[in-house]
Formats: sequence, structure tokens, C-alpha cells
Amino acid sequence: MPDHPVVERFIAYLREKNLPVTAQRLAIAEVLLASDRHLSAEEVARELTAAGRPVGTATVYRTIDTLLASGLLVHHEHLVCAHCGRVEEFRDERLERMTTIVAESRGFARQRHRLVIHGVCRDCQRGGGR
Amino acid sequence: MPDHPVVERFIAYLREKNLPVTAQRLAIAEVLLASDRHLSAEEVARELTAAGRPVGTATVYRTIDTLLASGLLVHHEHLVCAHCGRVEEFRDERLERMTTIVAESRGFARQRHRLVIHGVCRDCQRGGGR
DNA sequence: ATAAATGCAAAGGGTTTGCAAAGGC
DNA sequence: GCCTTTGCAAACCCTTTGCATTTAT
Repeated sequence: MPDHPVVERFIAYLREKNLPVTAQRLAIAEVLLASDRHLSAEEVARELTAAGRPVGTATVYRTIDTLLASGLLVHHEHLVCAHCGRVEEFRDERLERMTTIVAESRGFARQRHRLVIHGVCRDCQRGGGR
Repeated sequence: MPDHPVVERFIAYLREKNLPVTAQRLAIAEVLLASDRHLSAEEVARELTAAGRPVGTATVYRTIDTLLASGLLVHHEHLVCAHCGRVEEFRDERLERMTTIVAESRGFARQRHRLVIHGVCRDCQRGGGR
């Protein structure tokens, strides 16, 4: 398991902030930064525990905060299929910009946002799905 | 407490759909449709119970669904101040349209969405806050 | 009479927290 | 050694659900 360059950057960030570089933090960063699909905190914890590098869910949440603060991890929008439950993640610059504009138009300095869109996915639309 | 015209429309909707016109439904509709600020289900239940027209939270949730289905109530976006906790609600057509477009571009038939923007409100920005 | 709505309390999911124990620096 | 992180379980928030009871029609 070669250290991804992003993980190196996380280490650098931790050092810079004088935060302990722990095995858990690195393990969680590895999994989170490498995966392209959606992972729940539970999944991350389970996956790592199965791989012999046990971490608790609380630690996953705490590390996600740190990764977000470092800028190495970014929030995604979520698309949830109301029929089969599938969750798809994506990023959209325009949406991001629009939330900033909308927040500012109401006097808020935007920090972050959370968007979940519910709908029916392609598969389920054509009679398929669970 | 004069029956707001919107409540009349809710009654019409219920009749049209052959749904029972209950005291709870009307009470909840009154509070929800009259208020301009954000009310949690708990708040609605508490407020009505205090006013001598007790309703359970479950019923509030169920009635919200009905009101949404009727089109008399619409979802709002939320702006949450990270500093003082204030919650501001608003609607934005453009945002709404964009979520539809974005969902469709990924093969999803959009049904609804939930957006929460976190930031710092005007008051808290200028040293104010809590 | 019948079908639906209600209320309660339990269950659920996703996340946070308190505190003793472990571990980085 | 000091200070932070970790892990666990409990606490939390918000919402849904199961089921016996009440109610509109």
C-alpha cells in the first residue's frame, strides 16, 4: 500500500499544525482520499478494522473534520434514489458558487453546505431497481 | 383565529382527495402556513398543545407530508449561522431549477432536495453574536 | 360500519460527546 | 511527562414506524 501523495500532504498538514500523526488518521485518510465512491463513516471503520487496522467510528468523524479543515477533502452533493436507495456523489462548481451567492445575498458568509437530492435513478425509472 | 384562506384551500384539498378533515390537520396547517419563520415539528406540537389543541409530533410530520403533497407547503433551503445558531429559511427558484438539471444530468428524476448552508450571519460577522 | 388518522413509545439513521486509557511528541 | 487522540458507549437530533385506540365520513 504505497503512500498516496495526498496522504503525504495530510502528514505535512498535521506536522504544520502540530497535530499528532497517528496510525488511525493516516489509515482513514488513505481510504477516504483513495475512494471515489461514497463511504459512510461506518464503512470506513469496518473496512479498516477488517484490514487489521481497527478504528472507531468516532475517530472517523473526527478525522473527516480534520481532513476538511486541511482542504484535502471536500464535501460532495448527494443523489439518493428513493427506490433502490443507491447513493451517488458528485461535485458541481456551479452549485457551489450559487450557494455562496445565495448565502451572501442574505448577509451570510458561507462556510460549507450540504445538499441531498432525492429522486429516482435511471435503472429504477425503467421498471428495474430493487 | 379566523380561518386563513390557505387553510380553506387545504380543506378543499382534503375533501377532493377524500381524506378526513381532522382538527389536528387544520390546527397544524394553520400554524405552519401562517408562520414565516422556521418551526420544527416539535415546536408545532408544543405550541398547539400549549394552546389547548394537543397534537403529537408524528402527526405533525404526517401532516407536513400531506401539505407538501397538496402543494400548499413548499420546502425551503436553510441557512444556519455557525456562530449564534440562528436558522433562516428561504426559497430560491434558480437553486431549485439547478438541482433538477443536475439530477437529470445524472439520470435521476428529481423529486425533492434538502439544502443546508452553514455560514456566519451578518450580526455575528461584526463582532456580535450570541 | 368502515377505512383512515391519531398518539404513544419504540426503533432508526447518522452524528456528537464524556471520560478513562493509550499514544505521539 | 504533557497534551492530544482514541475508543467505547451513551447521548442526541430528527424522523419514521407499529399498533391499539379514536374519529371522520
